[in-house]
Amino acid sequence: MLDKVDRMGGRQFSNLSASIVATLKERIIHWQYPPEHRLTEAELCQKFGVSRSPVREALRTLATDGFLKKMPNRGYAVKQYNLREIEELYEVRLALELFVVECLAKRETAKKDEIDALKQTWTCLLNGSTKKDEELARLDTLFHETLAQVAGNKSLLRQLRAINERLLLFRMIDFGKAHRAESTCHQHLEILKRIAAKDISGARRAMQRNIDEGRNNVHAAIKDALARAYSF
Amino acid sequence: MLDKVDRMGGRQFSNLSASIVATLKERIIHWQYPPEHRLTEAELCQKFGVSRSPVREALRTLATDGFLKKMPNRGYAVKQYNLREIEELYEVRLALELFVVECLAKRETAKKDEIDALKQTWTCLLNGSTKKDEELARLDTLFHETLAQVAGNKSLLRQLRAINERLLLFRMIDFGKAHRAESTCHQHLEILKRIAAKDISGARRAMQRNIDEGRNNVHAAIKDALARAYSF
DNA sequence: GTACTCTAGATTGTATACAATCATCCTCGT
DNA sequence: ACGAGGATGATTGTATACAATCTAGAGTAC
Repeated sequence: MLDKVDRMGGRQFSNLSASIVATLKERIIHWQYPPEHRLTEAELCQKFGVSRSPVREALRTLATDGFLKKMPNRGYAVKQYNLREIEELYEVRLALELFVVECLAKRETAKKDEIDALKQTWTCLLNGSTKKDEELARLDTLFHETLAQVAGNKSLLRQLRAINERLLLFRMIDFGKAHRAESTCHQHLEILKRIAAKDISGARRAMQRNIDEGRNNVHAAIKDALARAYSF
Repeated sequence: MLDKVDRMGGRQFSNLSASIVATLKERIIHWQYPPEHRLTEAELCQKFGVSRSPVREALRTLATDGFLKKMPNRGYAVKQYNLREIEELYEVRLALELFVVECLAKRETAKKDEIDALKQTWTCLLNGSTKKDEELARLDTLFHETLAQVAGNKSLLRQLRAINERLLLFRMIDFGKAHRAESTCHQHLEILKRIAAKDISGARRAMQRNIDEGRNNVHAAIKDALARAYSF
């Protein structure tokens, strides 16, 4: 039994299916499987040392979450996203987040403390405290999800999280590149300022700039990666 | 075997799980189960005459789609949405659809034929041809999903469809009420006109009015239904 | 060389058995 | 009357077996 726990990285889950989902998701996000890599029930059963039932459930979950694609009678494969599909995910994210800032800018400043906490975090980050790339990405995601949470729409927050989780896959490519964290800080503070000033269209523009920059970075990184992949 | 096919309403699916999902979804949408009605694997196995495996998959799918909620160790139950949650779904829909019309109004009028087809449909509907309520609702949903399709974002379209499917549950309450289909026609034609005129903010406003009206109708119908339910 | 067929293996869908966990109700003591 | 605690049935999680279906590749005819 200890064997299995170890194989799941020591985390505890209520059932095997959940731990398999978590393990595979993490591996996929960290590009430990090449795109289009095939995963079959039997193979995973063997690797995880469990029966088909939990593996089956896990594969189905990952497919509906967009990490795997189901190939009828040929098992599952790690989903390969093309540039267009990534653009589409960014568009959906943009649509949701523009709505969020619009809501926040319209609202009569309840929940001001959470907004203030964000402002403080990103002011600190601007003034020197350098973080490593992955930590910065985590804070960035947290910024956007906090805004959605303050806006108070749980359904929207859930969808945003699902999208961000998938996009994380591509932001990982971008890690280690030269990044201007400063720019992100300014953009985030600008968004907060416009919200506080109840400047709806200004807040929307600031959010759009922020998301567009992230999208462009990922876009460039992917094209780079593809160019390198085909240069051999 | 014929037994099973009959019980599924004569439709054919690739596997039992899919037909159970379809059957239960339809029943839930048509309010054949009261909210909070409990569904257990064993009971459904008996009713459908199948084993637990496909039933289990179906229940899990319906839960992730938002039709059921999972109650740990107490089975599943038909999800009861409160007013706030319905508002949230409408908000997400609004966010996505405002983005869609903005895209369409920005774009250089490719795919004009599909837009024209919509315009024709709703002009016809305005000029007399009365339809019954359910048919009108179907056309209304089709209108919005066609716009999203023309906008060309498959991921967004998928999410919109998922939301509309859930909202259908509440629009069913509204059926049979006195409706001014005329108002819907005008609103839809207005949206199309603003898109054609590349009037972004006008198109957004028109879409917002249209969705708000639908939301208000459902809102009123639910409050009505609740009032009647508690008047005994 | 190409197209066709047939077979072996792979893969999934379904049924079923068993064990573990949890909810519920009953009993008992206070 | 009321709460603690234990028995019982309900419910799920997991393992496994079997059958149906599909894929892929070898082999054969032309």
